[in-house]
Amino acid sequence: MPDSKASNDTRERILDVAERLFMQHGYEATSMRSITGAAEVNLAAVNYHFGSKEALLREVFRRRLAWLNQQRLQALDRLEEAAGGAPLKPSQILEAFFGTLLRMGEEPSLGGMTFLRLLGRTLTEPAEFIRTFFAGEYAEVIDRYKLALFRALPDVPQAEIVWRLHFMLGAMSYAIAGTDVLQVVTGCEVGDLAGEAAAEELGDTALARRLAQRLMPFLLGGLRAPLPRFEESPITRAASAGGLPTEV
Amino acid sequence: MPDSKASNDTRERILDVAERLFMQHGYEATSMRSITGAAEVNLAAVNYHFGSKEALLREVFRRRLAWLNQQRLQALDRLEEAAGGAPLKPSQILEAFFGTLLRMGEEPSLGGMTFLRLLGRTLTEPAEFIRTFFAGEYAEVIDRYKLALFRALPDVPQAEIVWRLHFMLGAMSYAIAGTDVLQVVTGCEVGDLAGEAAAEELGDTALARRLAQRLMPFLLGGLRAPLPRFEESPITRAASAGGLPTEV
DNA sequence: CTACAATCAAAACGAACGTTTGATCCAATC
DNA sequence: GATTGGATCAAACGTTCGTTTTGATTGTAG
Repeated sequence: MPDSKASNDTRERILDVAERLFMQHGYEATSMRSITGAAEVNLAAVNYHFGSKEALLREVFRRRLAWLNQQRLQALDRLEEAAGGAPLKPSQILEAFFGTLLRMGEEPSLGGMTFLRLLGRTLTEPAEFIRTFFAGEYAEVIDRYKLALFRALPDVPQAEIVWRLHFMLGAMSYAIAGTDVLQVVTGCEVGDLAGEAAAEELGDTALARRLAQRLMPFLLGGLRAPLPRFEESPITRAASAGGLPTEV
Repeated sequence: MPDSKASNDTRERILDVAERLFMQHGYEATSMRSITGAAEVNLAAVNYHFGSKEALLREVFRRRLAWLNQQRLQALDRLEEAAGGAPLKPSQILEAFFGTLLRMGEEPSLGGMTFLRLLGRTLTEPAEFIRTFFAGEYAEVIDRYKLALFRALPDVPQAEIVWRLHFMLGAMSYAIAGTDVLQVVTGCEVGDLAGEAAAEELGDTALARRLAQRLMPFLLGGLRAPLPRFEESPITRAASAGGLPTEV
């Protein structure tokens, strides 16, 4: 098959450009013409190689998420094997899940911060086809990590763990998506607070490393926070209002 | 002036419908025709009353954010007056900032969960006019609360506080935006875990209350988490690597 | 040489988009 | 009762969208 090289070049160039433009402007606001124009390929090339604009977006994510979620599953496998049946530590689980992702931000060949920002912004897109796609891509990973957290925190109600997993996903997504919005919302560049050397426009890989360094303690602190008091239960609930063990 | 009633009816009906549709489908994917159609007004009414689609979105947010951020500032004023010059507790600050917002979700006349979801989803939209608009609307509030946190946590580097404020905003935004996506990502309804009575489709006000109950402890835990170890500082940093005080 | 997948330029498609126009309505003003 | 001016209306404006088609050209594998 003459599928050797030119084809892959066009395909990957389209994917790279689409990844960047979808991140910069969002899915709806990015036109096929702007993609093919920036990629210097024919307008018909997208429909030829991918079939449609929706399928293009799916493929942009699939090529990254397939690798990412496989790494996440392998990381969890290794941890559980090393633990030999004992529950993992929450910090290990978070490191495997979020660390694997954040390390992609340091590696341009894996999409770098461009893909991370795209992912963070797209996770909140309301389009139906996007959400069903993510549901399928994430189902196995989320399930495995959810169960690992259940075992790691046996005294925490499982519903609470699911809520906090959701909070952690949000903190990470938003933090990543907003790394170039932060100064807009907060009115100042992060770097120039507290006397940090700020003038340097942080490189993407440096930014990813700094983000991971800051994010992981925050997530761990939130995950291990004391349980909320159940002030008003619609139905008198079973007594599970004990505090969360602080040692982890 | 014959500005009596029909005009305000049309204006507010447009705003209400736009709020809901922008939330459900996003800004770009919501057409003027779908808005005016659902609001049962003429297609030209939006441009007549607001000038453009962009101005409509801004007005949708302005009528809610003006009230919200005024409440936030007043809440902070009251706290600081009661403290009489002493630093506030972080839990008070978070309650004033996030509690004020989350209470909007319980009050349909203030937009309810519809507005909260819209807000959470729109905060990550890349469109320039949206980001500059939010920057202006939030500037004063963010600045005031940032300073309050600086005073409340004098031993924490200010840059770290800004990062964590960003993380908290993200956890909240995403948690709100995703309250109808949660079962997609996690593969299960939150309610039916841990033996909670789940069958009932949670009403929006009940959902808002439950969300606040779960979110606040998580945010506090994250905010007060131990400081990260500075593994690799580009410039050898002043010694501020001490643990965060646990009592708040 | 032949065959076939990949790429191209160009044009067109129908549909949907945000916006504008000019007429019409109607209550308030003089 | 005529006039004014804001509110509403039907209709059309010009543009852009995603997609498809046509026909020619390339480079490589059999």
